[in-house]
This record gives sequence, structure tokens and C-alpha cells, in this order.
Amino acid sequence: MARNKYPEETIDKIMKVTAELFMEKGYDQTSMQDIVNRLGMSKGAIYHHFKSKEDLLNKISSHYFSDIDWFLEIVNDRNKNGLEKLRAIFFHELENDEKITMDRMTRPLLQDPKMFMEQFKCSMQEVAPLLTKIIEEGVADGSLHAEYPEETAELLLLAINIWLNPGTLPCGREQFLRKTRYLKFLMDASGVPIFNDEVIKIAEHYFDIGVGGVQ
Amino acid sequence: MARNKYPEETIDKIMKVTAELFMEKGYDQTSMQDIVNRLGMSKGAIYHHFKSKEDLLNKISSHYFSDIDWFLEIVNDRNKNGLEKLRAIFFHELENDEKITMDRMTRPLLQDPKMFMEQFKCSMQEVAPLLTKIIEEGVADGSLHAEYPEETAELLLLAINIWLNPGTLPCGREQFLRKTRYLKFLMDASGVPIFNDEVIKIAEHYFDIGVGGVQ
DNA sequence: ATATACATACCGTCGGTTGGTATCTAACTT
DNA sequence: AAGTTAGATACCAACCGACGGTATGTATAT
Repeated sequence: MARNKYPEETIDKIMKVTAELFMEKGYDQTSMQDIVNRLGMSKGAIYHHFKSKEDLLNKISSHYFSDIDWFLEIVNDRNKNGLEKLRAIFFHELENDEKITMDRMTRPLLQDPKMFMEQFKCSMQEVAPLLTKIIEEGVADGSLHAEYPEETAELLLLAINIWLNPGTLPCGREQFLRKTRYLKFLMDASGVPIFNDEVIKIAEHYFDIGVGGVQ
Repeated sequence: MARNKYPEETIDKIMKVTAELFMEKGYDQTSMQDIVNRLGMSKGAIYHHFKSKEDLLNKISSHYFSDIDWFLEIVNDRNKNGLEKLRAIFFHELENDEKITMDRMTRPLLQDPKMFMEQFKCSMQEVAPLLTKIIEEGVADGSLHAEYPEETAELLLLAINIWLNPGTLPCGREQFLRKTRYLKFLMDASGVPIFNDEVIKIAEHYFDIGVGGVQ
């Protein structure tokens, strides 16, 4: 085959196919040949657009999984105070059915050390600062009373994305609910009471649909 | 060369050399050939005693980094109540100069996804149950008042080993102290007040010696 | 005409295996 | 008690397929 008039389509296709495979089999277990086979293109094509397998991973995880637009939309919402923004964020994260499906798909991926690390870094470096900003805003507008905004944000993310996430740390429904209640307790104590009854109910729903359904 | 009368020495040597290399270069970046070269033995020798590269990693991390003997010693100490045992554990962990040196050596290792994952799993699967047992004991003997022993244990380990660990999440002295104070606050609220003045002071010392010294 | 977008063939290195040899151990013979 | 021997153990050296990545070639868009 010869040169394409619209290389961006090729790039998108490479990323899409590769993302699929990484999710199905993990990073290490996916070979360049696997990608080539499913792609129906040559290895040279891939290495023309991406400089390495790791480069592919980076590009993919920022493009497919950072998904920061709706986050910023909530952050910049002038009609919500800090607490309401926080709740809106977690509400969105837990209630969005499309995201739940995504989470289910990416579950095996989190068993993969490389992907796990990627998510961890993303949480701490990209998301935590935004959360911190919201909490500080909540303190300023009086809706929150956090003494440690940055630390609370980081630990909350750590807890939610890793500790509470059944994809990372498999657990039963009972355990999941106990964890959620403990987290609520800690956040309340920290002056960031995002876990009201509604959020907890949605969290249950999240578990039942996204996790309890399988395995 | 021929067979050794004391194969355990060989095994120890393989593990020691491999651990060195994993720490120097990371897991993925260390090839079996690298190990063979520094070891001065054949690849067959390694694969006779260990069934894979990953097996080596597992054996090494449990042997060098779980280090569970002193832990059990404290657990089984009849002269301490639950709270005292907890403090003794963290005191031992923070004050032991040899361990601090070890931590410093293993720092780059924690940037390696595979090693990071290993430590994470080890914490949650091996250490957390022991900690939980101690906390439950403390509740029984009246020295603690935890409502969520298991959850507190897991989150404490997560916080200490990952979030608070400058090897994983580099941070300045100021940040480190804020994190420590926030953790103290959370643990106090959880009914597990292990962070008294002494532990906090030792934590500072830990940071100054083990981390502040470098980087 | 030249830069881009690919294809093909190939390379060194990787984790792991195979087959063999030397040495140890233990049971048996004398 | 010393010698013999069978088999298990410890190790070596050569080798394997698959891997990530590259060199080179070619067709097409600009």
C-alpha cells in the first residue's frame, strides 16, 4: 500500500487498535506484532508515527483516559460553591453509565503495573492540583472547613482511585460499603463532607452495576 | 565449573546480585544477561534455582523487603497492648538507621512500575492483615477505639508506604511534615492515635537523614 | 522535486530451554 | 570400614523463538 492523504486517520486508528489490545491483554503482553496484525498495516507505519511502544502508551493514556474536559467544566461553574463542585465531580464519576462500562473494560488493565503507575501519576500530578483548588475555593466560600486542602485532595484521590477501586483491589460488596463508610467518616472529619447519602447510594449503584455484575 | 556442596550460598548470591541490579537499573532494564555477567555464573544456574525472572523478583522482595520477623516479634510481645505495639512497629521502621539506608537505596526502584506494584501488593496482602489484627487487639484491650480496624490498617499502610514515602512521591520537608500532621489527625480521628510527639519527631529525623540528605 | 506515508526485510537482544557433565549422597557390596 | 555404584543435584554452554526497534526501499501527495 502507499501513502495516505489523511495520516491523522491512520494515527487515530493505530491508537484505537493499540488501546483495545492494551486493555484486553495488558501492556507487556501486547506485542508490536499483535498490533500490526489487528491493524492490517505494517510495523513501519506505526514506527513512523510513534517513536516507541512506550510512546504509544503515553499518547493513548493522555488521549483516552485523562478525560479532563467535563472536570474543568465543573471547576469553572460559577453557580456552584466548592462543596457542590466536589459532589458534582464524584456524582458524575459514579453515575455516568458510559464511564462505568469504561471502568469495567479497563479493569484488567489496572492489574498491569505499567498502566497502574500511569493512573497513579496522573491522579497525583494532574488531578490532585485541580481538586486542591476546588477545596481551597470551598474553604474560601465557607462551604468547606478543611485544614489540609492539598493533603485531603491527594489522599482522597489515592483512596478512591486505588484503595476503593475494585478493579485495583478486588473486594466484596460488604467490604466496599465498609470502605465507603470509613472514607465518608474521614472526609467528614477533614472538613470535606462530600459523602452525603446521595453519593453513597450512587457508589453502591456503581459497585452493583460495574463490578458486582461480573466476577 | 562443577557443582557446589552448599547451593544455598549460590542462591543467596544470585538473589543479592540480582537485587543490586534491580535497584540500580530497575526490573525491566535489568536483563538476565546483566545478572549472569555480574554473577560470574551461567544462566542455567539461575534458572535451576529460580523458575523465571519474575520469580526472582518475588523471592527478592519477600526476602529483602518484607522483613517480617521483627514485625512478628512485636506482634507476639505479651508485654505490650495494641497501641504500644503499633507505636513500636512504626518506631522501629523509622528509627532503624540500616533500614533508612535501605530505603534510600530502594528509592529509584520504586519508580519502577513492577517494583511499585510489588510493594503495593505486599502491603495490602501480607502486612495489612497483621496490622488489622493488632488494631483489633488494641480495641479488645481498650488501648484503641477504632470503629474500622481493617479499613484503618489498609489506609494507613497505603498512606505511609506510598503517599508519605518520598521515594514514591518526592516532596519537600515542609510538605512531608504537613502530610505527617494530617495523617496524625486522621489516625487520631479513627481511634488509632499512633502518632504521638515521639513518632512525629522520629519521622522528621527519618526524612532528614534518609531523604533530605540526597536530592 | 522533494518530503511524507507507508512496506519489507532485517538486526540485536530478550527471557527461557535443552542436553549434557561434573559432583555430591546414600544405599549396597565386600 | 572401605569400595562400588545408581541416582539426584548443581551447574554450564549452546541454542531458540519472539520481542522491540531499524534500515532501506517505494509509491504518492504537494
